[in-house]
Amino acid sequence: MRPLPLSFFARGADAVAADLVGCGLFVRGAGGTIVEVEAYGAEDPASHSFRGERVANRAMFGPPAHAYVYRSYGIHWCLNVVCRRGEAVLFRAIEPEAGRDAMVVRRGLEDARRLCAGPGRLAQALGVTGADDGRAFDGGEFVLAAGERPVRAVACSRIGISKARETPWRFVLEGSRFLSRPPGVRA
DNA sequence: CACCAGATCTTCT
DNA sequence: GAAGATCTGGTGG
Repeated sequence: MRPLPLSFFARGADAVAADLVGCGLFVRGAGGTIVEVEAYGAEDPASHSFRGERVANRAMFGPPAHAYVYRSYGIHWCLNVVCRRGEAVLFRAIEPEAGRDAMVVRRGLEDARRLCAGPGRLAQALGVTGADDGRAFDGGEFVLAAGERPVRAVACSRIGISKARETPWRFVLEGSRFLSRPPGVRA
C-alpha cells in the first residue's frame, strides 16, 4: 500500500477528486476503494468555504491532506480531505474491503451495497465523527493510498445541492455497483 | 420503485 | 425562522 504524497493534495479540488477515484481510503483499519467523490472549490457557491472561515469549517482553511468533518442535517457526519486552501473533496462512496465486520456493526446492516454508499453512511461505517475533524491523512489512523489498478473516472453533476448544480464535480468509478447513485440522475 | 415526513444542529436572513 | 454537501422508514403504485 503506497500512501499518496502531500503534493497530490496541494492542487485544485477538482483535479484531486478525479485522481482519488480508484485509490484506497482507510480509517483505523476499515475501508476500501474509492468509487465516488465530489469536489468543492474556494470560489464555489455550493462549498462550505464560500462564505469564509467559521468555527465549523476551519479545517477547510488549514493545511492539505487533513480531514474536514462536518455535521449534515444535524444528524450525520461527512468526511472530506482538504486540498488547496478553501478546497476539499467529499468522500461519497467506497467499495468496502477491509474491516467489514466493524463496518457492519457500526451501520447495523449487512448489505454491502448500502454499507458505504453515501457520505453519511460512509462516515458511519468508518466510525468517523467530529472528533476526527482536522486529523491528518498521514498513514496513521487515516490513510489514503494509491490505487492498485488504473481506473476510469466519469465526471457528472453533484448531488443534493441547490447552487452550482451544473458544475460537473462529482466523479464516479465507471460501472461500480457501490455508488450512492448512478451518474446522470438528478438529486 | 417513487414519493414523503421526520430527525436535529449550524449558519444565515 | 428557514435551509442545508442526508438517511431511514413509512405509504402507495
